[in-house]
Amino acid sequence: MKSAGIQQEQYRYEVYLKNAGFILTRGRAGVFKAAMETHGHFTAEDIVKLCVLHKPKISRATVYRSLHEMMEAGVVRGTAFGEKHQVFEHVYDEIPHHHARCIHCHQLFEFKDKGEDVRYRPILAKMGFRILGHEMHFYGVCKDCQEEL
Amino acid sequence: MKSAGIQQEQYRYEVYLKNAGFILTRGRAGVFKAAMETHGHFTAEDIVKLCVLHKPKISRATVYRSLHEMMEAGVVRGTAFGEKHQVFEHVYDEIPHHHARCIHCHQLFEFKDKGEDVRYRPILAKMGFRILGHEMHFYGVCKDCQEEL
DNA sequence: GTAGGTGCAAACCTTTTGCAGCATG
DNA sequence: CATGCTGCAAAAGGTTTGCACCTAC
Repeated sequence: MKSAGIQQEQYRYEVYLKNAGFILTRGRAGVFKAAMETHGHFTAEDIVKLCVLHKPKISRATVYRSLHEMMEAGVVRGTAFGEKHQVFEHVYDEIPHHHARCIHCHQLFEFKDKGEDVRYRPILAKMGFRILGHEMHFYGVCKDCQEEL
Repeated sequence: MKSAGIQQEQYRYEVYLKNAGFILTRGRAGVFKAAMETHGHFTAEDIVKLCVLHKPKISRATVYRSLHEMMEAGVVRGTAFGEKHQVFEHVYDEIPHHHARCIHCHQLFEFKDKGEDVRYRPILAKMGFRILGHEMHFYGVCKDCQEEL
């Protein structure tokens, strides 16, 4: 499940959808493809914008329904802190990335990390939780806002 | 900014509100108090439920407006991943806590941590970002769901 | 007394759902 | 050919806003 492999095979969404237990349909394939091609974060409406360009178009209802299914299947996940609507990201990033939110200007900064965070693993292992991935959320004040204040 | 201190002084919301640059009003005090007394995560609607009990009641509009202001001031922050509506928590927890979400049953597990995560600090320092706090988001499969699958 | 906070209700935006028709396996 | 996905449009749920009144300083 490495990103390189997925890209080589143009995401092979047929395979991923079937492995996730879905039957392959025009709507799901379109939503899945749009999500995979969107880098970073996206909202449901971002996907709708891409999907209504199809002919015939993929409807808003299908986009929402498919995104739900893809969350169930673990293909995308919700990742927001502060927004009033849901924000997603797909899970096929090669390197885990982390977030830092400025509490003043609300800008979101991302940074990559090649390592693994080991501190918390024993705690979760004791709880019987199988970790598939992780992400850090920092909050603070960004460079520009420090100068401003 | 220790939780114990705040509780001793019954949150002293007058002081906190004024320090944050607000003038003290009945509405803001009520929203602030409700947020501080709510442990863990809360939605805007949770606060509304508490605030309409006041006589005279604090309206839904005031709750939303005050929560916005309190986010600006860094008194509460948004913290969600997956929900369709905004979820908040106040920032006066004694110990930072972290989250683990099961991608199957969507249950949210929390666990506390006394330590500090130092790995990422240099990266953010290089970006000029002043860190006020952090939180980890793990995603994976919880104990019960592993047995089920 | 004045600037600005509040309540109400309507508007707005995002997400969900019922139903009839259509596509997939 | 049957199951179940899709589009449409309406409804539901959550959040924002305009305006007239009221309150804190």
